[in-house]
Amino acid sequence: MKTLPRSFYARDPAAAARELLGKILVRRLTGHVLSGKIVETEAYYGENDPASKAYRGRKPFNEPMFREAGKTFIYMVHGNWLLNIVAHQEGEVGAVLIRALEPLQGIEVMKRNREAENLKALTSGPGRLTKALAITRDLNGVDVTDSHSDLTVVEGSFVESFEVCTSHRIGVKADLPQKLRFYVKANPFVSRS
DNA sequence: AGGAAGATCTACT
DNA sequence: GTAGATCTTCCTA
Repeated sequence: MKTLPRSFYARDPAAAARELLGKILVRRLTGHVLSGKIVETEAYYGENDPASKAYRGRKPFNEPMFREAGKTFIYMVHGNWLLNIVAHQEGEVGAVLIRALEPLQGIEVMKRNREAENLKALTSGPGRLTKALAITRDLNGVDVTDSHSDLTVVEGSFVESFEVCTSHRIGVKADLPQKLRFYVKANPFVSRS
């Protein structure tokens, strides 16, 4: 399957977040491949977005959000690693948080990583999916547009516009007026409707 | 040093 | 479905 090019991420974070629905996140481990369809995302901006990690300016840890689109930005919240893909136009700041996947390949390995059997809870949440796919800070800054990376995003199924739902972002203290969360309607792996 | 943070799990009403 | 404990970094003082 074709790996998404950097130009895919070099645009408004909300547009990239919307278009990532239906794409396949691929995690390569020695010996096996884990993958899942992206069914829920959120867009984050820079200094004008109070919920963004970049809100208070450039810091060593949020540096990736200011740098090249198409690379990962991974950080820990409440003991969970959260996976973002940097997405913004040239000179801007932003990223897309991957919030939920529909498991495709390597389900048994994901269950082992998660130490849980329940398929529906395997990757239906930003902290759950990183644990299932063994994503940690080690993968921070990885280029997901490079087909040789341990983590990439490839073409998947097209999601019709009537299947896309939007809402305000989950768990944020101060949200923007726009709805920046995108998810696939009626998909059982969405973290919540 | 202390606390907040884009969450999750468990144990209940 | 909601409530409380706990998870581990990074920020602020």
